[in-house]
Amino acid sequence: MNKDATLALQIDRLMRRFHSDMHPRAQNVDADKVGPIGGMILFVISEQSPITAGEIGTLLGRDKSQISRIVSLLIRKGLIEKTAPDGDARRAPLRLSDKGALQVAAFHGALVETSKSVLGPLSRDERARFSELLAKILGAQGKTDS
Amino acid sequence: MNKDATLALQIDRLMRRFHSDMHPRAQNVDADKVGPIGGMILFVISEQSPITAGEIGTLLGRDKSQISRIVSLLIRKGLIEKTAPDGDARRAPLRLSDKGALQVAAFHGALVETSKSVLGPLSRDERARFSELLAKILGAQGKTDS
DNA sequence: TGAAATAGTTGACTGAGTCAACTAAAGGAT
DNA sequence: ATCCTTTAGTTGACTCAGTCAACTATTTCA
Repeated sequence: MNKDATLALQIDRLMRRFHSDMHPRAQNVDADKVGPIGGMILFVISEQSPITAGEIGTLLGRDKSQISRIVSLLIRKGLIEKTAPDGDARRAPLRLSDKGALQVAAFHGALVETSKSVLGPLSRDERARFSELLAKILGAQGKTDS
Repeated sequence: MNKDATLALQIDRLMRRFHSDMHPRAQNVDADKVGPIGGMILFVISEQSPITAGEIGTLLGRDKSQISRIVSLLIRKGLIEKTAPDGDARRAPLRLSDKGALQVAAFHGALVETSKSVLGPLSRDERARFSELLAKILGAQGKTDS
């Protein structure tokens, strides 16, 4: 088969593998039912805070409407809070609450286990190389903080 | 941040990048509205035929119920056909119709363009290396035909 | 000050994915 | 041969992800 097509299927399979390994672990830990994207949003905020919904959307590559709804949920559940606006009243910078920080730690544990499970076949060096290649792919069009 | 967690976000971003690049291309080409998974199923059948719904589910890492429904749709649209059972009447081996083969070719074109676009930042060697690493990760627990 | 751009919210919709219950056929054991 | 178990596939009900368009409020700039 064509190489490019193979690669696309491989990426999809990797994503599915990750997803199905993470799913049961996350459910055990997701006390407030915020879902996978909710978890990722918490994660992003734990790294960079305060951060606006728009910035989160860019980092995660999701539509602002999706982010908006989940952010509302996270606020309702008391996991994050709006902070005082930074001079632009349209923007609503967000930060974790204490409860949110605990939840991030729980998700993080599940994520590390899943990563170890999925990437088990790779050596330490290979994982680093894999991550570098990913960074190079992603860095070209949408840099994260890295 | 923790390395494993970074990797998880990277994989998610890669998937999203692929998805959003592929989305508009696929819509231009998806004459029968079979969707991304429908396209992948056609692809898998184009590689290995005849193949049963169960085998497709394993290859794509999807639930059999999901495959079942989309396979019904693909049959209804005339893109694939059931072939004579191979001695086990529970199994329904599938193959592409002529129309299905044309559709696969169209999807393939879109997929190649998306792959080139997304993986543009990598050199030829790096792409090969990336694909090898993916194969090693996936090969350990669920080999494809590779 | 009025027009365009930006951040975020909301509604409506499609599709992906999960889980459980079900039918029908196959295989294995007594 | 008949029961029991396993396997392939179907169907129903449901939740969440994702897209698109319309809207409000605020800022920016001509």
